[in-house]
Amino acid sequence: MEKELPKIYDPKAVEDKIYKRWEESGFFQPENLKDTKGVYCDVLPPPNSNGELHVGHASGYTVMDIFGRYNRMNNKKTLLLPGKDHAGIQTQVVFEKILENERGTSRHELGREKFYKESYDFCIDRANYMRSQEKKIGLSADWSREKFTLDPDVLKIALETFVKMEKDGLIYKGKRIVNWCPRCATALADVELLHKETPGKLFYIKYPLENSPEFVTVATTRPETMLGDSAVAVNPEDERYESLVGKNIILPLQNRIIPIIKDRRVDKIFGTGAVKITPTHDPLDWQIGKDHNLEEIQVIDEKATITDLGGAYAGLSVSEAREQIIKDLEKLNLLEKTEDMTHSVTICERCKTVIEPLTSDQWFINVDAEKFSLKKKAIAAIEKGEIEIFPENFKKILISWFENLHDWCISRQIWWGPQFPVWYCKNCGEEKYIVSLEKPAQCPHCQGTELTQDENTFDTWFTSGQWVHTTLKSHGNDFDTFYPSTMMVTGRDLLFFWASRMIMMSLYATGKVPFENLFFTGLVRDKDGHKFSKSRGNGIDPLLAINKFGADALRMSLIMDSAPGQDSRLSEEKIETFRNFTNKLWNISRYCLSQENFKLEEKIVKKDIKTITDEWIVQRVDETNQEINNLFETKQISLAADTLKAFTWNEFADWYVETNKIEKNQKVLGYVLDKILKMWHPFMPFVTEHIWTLVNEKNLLMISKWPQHEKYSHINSSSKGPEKFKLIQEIVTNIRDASFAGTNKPKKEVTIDIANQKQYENTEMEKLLKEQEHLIKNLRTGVETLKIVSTGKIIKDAMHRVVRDINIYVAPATGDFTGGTFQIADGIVSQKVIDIVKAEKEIANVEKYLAGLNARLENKEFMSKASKDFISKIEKSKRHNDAKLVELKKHLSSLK
RNA sequence: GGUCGCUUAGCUCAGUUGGUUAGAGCGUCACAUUGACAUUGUGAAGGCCGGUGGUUCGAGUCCACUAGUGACCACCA
Repeated sequence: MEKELPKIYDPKAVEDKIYKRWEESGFFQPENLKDTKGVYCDVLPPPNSNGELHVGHASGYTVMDIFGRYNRMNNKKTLLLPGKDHAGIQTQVVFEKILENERGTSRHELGREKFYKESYDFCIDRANYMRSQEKKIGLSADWSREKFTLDPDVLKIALETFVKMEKDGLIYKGKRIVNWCPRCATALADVELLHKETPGKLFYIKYPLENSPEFVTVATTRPETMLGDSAVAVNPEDERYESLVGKNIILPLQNRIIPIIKDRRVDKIFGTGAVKITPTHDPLDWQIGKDHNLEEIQVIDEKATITDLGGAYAGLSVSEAREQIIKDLEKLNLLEKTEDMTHSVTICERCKTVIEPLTSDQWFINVDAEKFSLKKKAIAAIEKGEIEIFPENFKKILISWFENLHDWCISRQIWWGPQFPVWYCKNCGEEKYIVSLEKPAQCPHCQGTELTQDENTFDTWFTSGQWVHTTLKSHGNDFDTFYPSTMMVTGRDLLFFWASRMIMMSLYATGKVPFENLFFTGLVRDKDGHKFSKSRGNGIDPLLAINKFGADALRMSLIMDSAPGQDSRLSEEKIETFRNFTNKLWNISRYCLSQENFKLEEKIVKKDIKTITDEWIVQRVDETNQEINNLFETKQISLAADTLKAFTWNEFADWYVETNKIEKNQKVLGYVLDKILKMWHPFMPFVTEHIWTLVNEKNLLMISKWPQHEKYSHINSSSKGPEKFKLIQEIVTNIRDASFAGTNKPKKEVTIDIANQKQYENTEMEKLLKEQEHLIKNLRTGVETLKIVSTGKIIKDAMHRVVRDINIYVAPATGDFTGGTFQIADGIVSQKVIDIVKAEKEIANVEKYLAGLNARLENKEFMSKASKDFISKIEKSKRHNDAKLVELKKHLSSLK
């Protein structure tokens, strides 16, 4: 292999080509994989198809792709199923803004049908762009199976679930208090709201008693709702109001007679202890109203203006009405006082408009129905461990969320999304609705033919909550092959929105959990821990990052130093360090490829292993292989990458490649590189595939077999090669450390005294050191002459190190080092002094450590209770450190 | 008010059945560079693992309490 390879790896030049090769190979499609054993399926979370990918998506996709590629290489029939979500309200908000800003029009001007069609085209357009971004990240998904939540086949299956639920009595329609967004003109689920602490005022209003000059004072932050009051409530245990309960009040401004009632839910401490009850415009009041049979008077409409029932205030906006009412109350001398307070205002998660609670006709799912309790089934499945959750503690959070789950409002009044498969007959009215996927030819009750469809659209999570089975069911027999899927990776911010609903909905629709593993990623934050946001302008565009540093570097920076469910930080500097690592791997490979007759070797045999260095690296690569496999099985990919990086850089590159320059062995080099490339492939698919291609043009690394560790079968266990190499490593490190580290000049004269070593027979040790002399000299130690002696005598004017009972003396071999004193940097420093300080420090360390060991060995309880293995370790360590201490002390006194 | 995190080197973070002297990256300091790699190499400095108490022969790791910090849920008339 004599190719001239560039010194610097250029991701831009190769990534697109590699992706194209993967795609054209057909191996993203599971049916093209040969000799598979077992199945791996990850139905990817569909991003909202109304924008572009951000680093959060990139982070999720990286995790999904790592697991996907690992399993594909492990012979699993692997499917990563991509898709896009129509994202009801969010897309409608985004697209309405575009209409307004770019075309100066609105959805009302377009009309429902046209708006729907244009929204659809917009989503498809965005989806196409986003798909190209997903490919840039290296996602090995089967694009031939890509789905959209509004694809007719996918949607049909989702709507069938609604039909089934209706039949099973899980669906009901009713007038309920809902969270109404006046801007979006739709009801919202609790989970679609945000609460914002806002400064406001608390108004104390005097309500006159009927036939009495007295007043009851109520406190409210929303005086405009008083127009719809049906009662004043007090706590039954509130002595102040005991005598008033049962009496009536003349509601000011409206002059309506309303009762004073008692209810336990009233807080005695807050305000005056008396609270006005407006059942149509407050969730708690609605509950109280139901229980006390109070009148429901809707005074605020769906545009947040006062209705005709609001009397004189009809037509005013909520804020105008508030202002006017306060003025009027002041005139009537009914405003007792006003207090400043901070209270939490509920706003729309998507458009940040203040929510008006109001009663409205909506469709609900009973989450605790008799025939099938969605929440109980979900809790049972989780408790039985049918889904393994990472991190584990999210299990508790999820269960307690299910326990407190209220009925789910699934109808939205927006235009963008699937309409309810519900039909009304003109004659029979809305009471007798008909549930049917197709428009019925005639009304089953009266045979009338004038049928209209319910105008409501589904909550986005109703369809996306069924994503796993609707996508699989709409492609051949994928459902039978892949369901339940193996893995779901999603952001921890979607725990309640999506993960929870998938579990409920899939259990209902299929009787099984949707996935066996549920893996949460944290939020990706910026360098300072802030969320990425457009307004902050702190975003890292994944495409720009890929362009600058390469997809592999971005992938690595997104998964390293992170734990499931835990937020992580991303910065350009972090991506840069992994770009550097990518380049390191490239250069390691470049060195290998420059060797004569270099080939990647999947297997080696005993005779290929020639030196103790070979034995060591072969053992270490197998150990690393085993560790990585274990970490993958326990989903600890960050640790796996970390372990692999340490091995690749600190052992393979820094030691084996260095020794390989001194004693060539292409076989072992090829063997280790083969394993490393395979193990790195899930993390850094592009650079590994590119290197692979340079050596092996026929097969793709992507579908090569994942290495299984060899249990060191090719190492002769009696030779102790790995252990011996580690000793040489220590000797080399200590010689480097003993003076001018890493320099070749000045030259050193090194004496290794083995008189006191107890590790091997002296002859064996001497043989080892003589055999490895070339390494000790050439591994950047600057050793000119190496003497191996067995005298036990201190050598003066030399720097001394003790390595496992072996004494090493490093002395100058040239005139530059006269008298053990020489120049460092710009000051005159005595190397002897440095050495003394160092020796003293080391002695102190060893003594301290020995004290700890002795304390244990003298402790009867320790000796009787600790494991034998551990005790013998301690004993061994004591012997070693005792000897070391003796040597160090001897040497220190000779220095002085 | 409830739940769940987090607190380990200057910074960002790993550390999964408790086990010898706690790790990485970045940053800092010193030195090196015809070398696969200046996107590099060799070294160094830097920690009472938030605090207190407990369990244990042994605690960064388990338990209790506590402080700081963050997220989520609920309530907020």
